[in-house]
Amino acid sequence: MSRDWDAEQDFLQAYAPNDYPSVALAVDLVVLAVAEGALHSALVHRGMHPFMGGLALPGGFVGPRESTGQAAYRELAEETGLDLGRMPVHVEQLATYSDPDRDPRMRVVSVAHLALLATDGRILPALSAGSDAAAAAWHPVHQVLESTMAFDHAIILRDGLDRLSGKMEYSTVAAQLVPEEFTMTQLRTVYEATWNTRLAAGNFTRKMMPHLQDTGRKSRAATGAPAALFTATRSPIHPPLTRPGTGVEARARE
Amino acid sequence: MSRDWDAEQDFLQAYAPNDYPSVALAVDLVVLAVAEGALHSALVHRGMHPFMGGLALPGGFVGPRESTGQAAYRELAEETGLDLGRMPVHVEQLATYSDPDRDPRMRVVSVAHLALLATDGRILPALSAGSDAAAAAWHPVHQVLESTMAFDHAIILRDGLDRLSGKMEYSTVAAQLVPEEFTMTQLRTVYEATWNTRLAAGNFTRKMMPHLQDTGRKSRAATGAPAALFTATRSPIHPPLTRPGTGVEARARE
DNA sequence: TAAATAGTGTCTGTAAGACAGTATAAA
DNA sequence: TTTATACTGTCTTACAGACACTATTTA
Repeated sequence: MSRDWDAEQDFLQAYAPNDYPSVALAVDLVVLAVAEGALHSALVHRGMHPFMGGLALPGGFVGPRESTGQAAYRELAEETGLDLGRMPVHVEQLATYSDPDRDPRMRVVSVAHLALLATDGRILPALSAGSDAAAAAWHPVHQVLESTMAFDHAIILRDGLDRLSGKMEYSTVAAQLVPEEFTMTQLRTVYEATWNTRLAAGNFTRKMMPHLQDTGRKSRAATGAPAALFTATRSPIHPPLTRPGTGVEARARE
Repeated sequence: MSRDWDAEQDFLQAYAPNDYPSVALAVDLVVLAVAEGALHSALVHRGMHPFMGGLALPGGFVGPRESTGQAAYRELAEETGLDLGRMPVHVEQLATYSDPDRDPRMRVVSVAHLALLATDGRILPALSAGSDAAAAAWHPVHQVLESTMAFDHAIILRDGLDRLSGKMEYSTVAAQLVPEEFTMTQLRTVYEATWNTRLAAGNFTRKMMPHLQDTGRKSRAATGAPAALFTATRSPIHPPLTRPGTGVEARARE
């Protein structure tokens, strides 16, 4: 057994490329959640150079036997202190950032990931300092994007927001930002927070309804009529929802 | 001057992380072009183990001072022998593949890119062996996807096709697969080849028209009426085109 | 009852899909 | 003239956006 394995290794070794540069591989995380009608991102204040004091995305290096997806999930737990075992979280790859000078210290290629946390729309998940010293804190995305950030993280955050904004048009990914059972208003709030706009409640309900599963249960709100509780389906939204300001009228104004 | 630079380097060195694994960073290319009504991909036959004789995507390692986008462009020239100076080509990042065992020889993380070449719909760009021995050849995508490929390249090719298929719904990216000036029929052929379906010519013209620029010139075809020549604009297609088989009717059939 | 929210009905305009009909060229 | 292609017109159906209206709860 061991002999075969050794032979196999030797064999592959013989065919391995022998001249290639190596790089440090990292993940950066765009962690998003909705509260108070605004989309928030978990960010850390850098405690050392370069960009000391600047805002940065949480992240870290990829382990020798990890995929980037696994590293993203691990770093999410380590850097935010979130108990992911109890919390539904959606993680997907965003893009890879590889400018040789993006980190002034050395060459770091970073695979950015988007992580969506479920909230009830009122309370953000508590963040605590994990294994690293710097604790993450929530910042409103649309405000943060008007300031500067460390490294190329402002670009990554913008790309993450754009990805989410676009994907919400033709999928039910927004349901990853509310509890498993949610009301139409909770879901609409996610759209409004992400797109930074207002949507007509009645029409939103009608367009979204066919893509959701009605649980038959009702929510008990503080006031107003009780709202139906839905769960998401994987049904693609065809034709997509239209983001105000991107339609024909907007083009005509140009 | 040199003193300052040295001091800066020492300073950054002091703050550099010191414990991280390094990986070999590569690019893989999904090179697409349309001819004879079918979408084709440039693929190489592997000349050595592992996966000897198998079909693989062209690709190679990223240089020490290159971004992945630059490496993709360079490898595209080297592996296909295409004269990119004379040929418009659209390159965009697809996704990063990082399974630790995706290459049995060693750890290679690959950033896949999508490259779209302009054709007149009849003749595929000639491929020649570049610096590497193995020459690339064109293969029909929808057929190749039913066979097996080396490494995880079948997955990458499928992801590339899905990306293009989706993006064509809401953008004029399909125009990257035809000459700068093109007829409505040429563009429609790109959609039909990619989506592997047929589209009604009249309706296609009406829906696409607002997103194209009419040059005023006409094509001289072998037969039939002369067709208007268009150039693309960057106008997003809102609401998007609908791919047959993904609409409401298709969902109702489930 | 008043206030607040949930959800439905209705109207209008736009556009998609189907397809017939017309125009323009080459053989 | 035949054939092939390019384009336009028309009809029907569907649905988005706007918004009024009803229903259901708490204070």
